Amino acid sequence: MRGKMGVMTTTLDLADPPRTVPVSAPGACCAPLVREAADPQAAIEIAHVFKALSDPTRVRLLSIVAAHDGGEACVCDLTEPVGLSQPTVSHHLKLLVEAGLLTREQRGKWGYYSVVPGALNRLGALLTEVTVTEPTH
Amino acid sequence: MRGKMGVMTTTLDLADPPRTVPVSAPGACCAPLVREAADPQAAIEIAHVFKALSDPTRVRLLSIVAAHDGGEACVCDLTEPVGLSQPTVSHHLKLLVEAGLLTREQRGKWGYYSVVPGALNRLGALLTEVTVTEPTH
DNA sequence: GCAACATATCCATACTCTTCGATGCGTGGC
DNA sequence: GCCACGCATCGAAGAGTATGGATATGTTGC
Repeated sequence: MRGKMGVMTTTLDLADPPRTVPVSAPGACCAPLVREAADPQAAIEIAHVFKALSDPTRVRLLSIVAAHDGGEACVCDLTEPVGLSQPTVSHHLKLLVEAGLLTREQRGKWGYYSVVPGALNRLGALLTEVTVTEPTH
Repeated sequence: MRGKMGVMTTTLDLADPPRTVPVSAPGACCAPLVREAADPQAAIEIAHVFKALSDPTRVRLLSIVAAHDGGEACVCDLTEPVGLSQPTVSHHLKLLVEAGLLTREQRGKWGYYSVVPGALNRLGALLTEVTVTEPTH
């Protein structure tokens, strides 16, 4: 009964390559919020991404990863700055990955997290009325 | 006994005129997340605003208000589109106001909600790496 | 003042989220 | 093969959140 929140990954299409199948059509997500009233489905997808940023710990984790040397960091780099246990940090990172904001790459013993290119810019464009030009990418 | 409004309103300084005193210094909020690791206090303030957008209902409410005629709407305009009871809608609107995303103005019998000018742009600028130029206000 | 109306607040219920200890899984070194 | 290490997952406790019915507050008109 409790759907157990299966593998509901990125619903909002923030990532360039959708590694997992989105639950809904990715086209229904991109008009700025102030332009027209978001339909229920789009609102669910948008809220899902914002929910990933609704916790101070995850904001810090995302920020630390983004500002980290090379734009990536492993869990071992993150537990100490946020002062939480390793399982908790892993849990938060998983939510950020599911929201399409981070990616995980395994290299040897360590798993490295990095910010999905363009994801934050796209999310920011949802909030702003102007079109944001992406810098590097 | 009803002086409830004085509780933790806008912690992130999104509004131009701070109607209520922010809990913390407003200067600690504005470096893009990808530039440098957000300090714990800033992360709390940022997460507080994103939490207001972490519910599909609130995303829709904000969007409906922003896209509504004149950029404002009363509760009576909002209960039907989201399909929730009036107390629930009022509750969500209160959260959006406390997050500094909406303002409330009483005119006659009705209370009108409107989007705080620049709030969304400022929030979006937190996510993007470029400086967002605000359109003509 | 009183009735009608729009909205906010209070309260209870059900649900979701955060957190950590315990444990499982994969990798690398011996 | 076996152990050490990094990390993900599981399970459970406590805290937080969404929702709506009942009710209080404030406004308008009589």
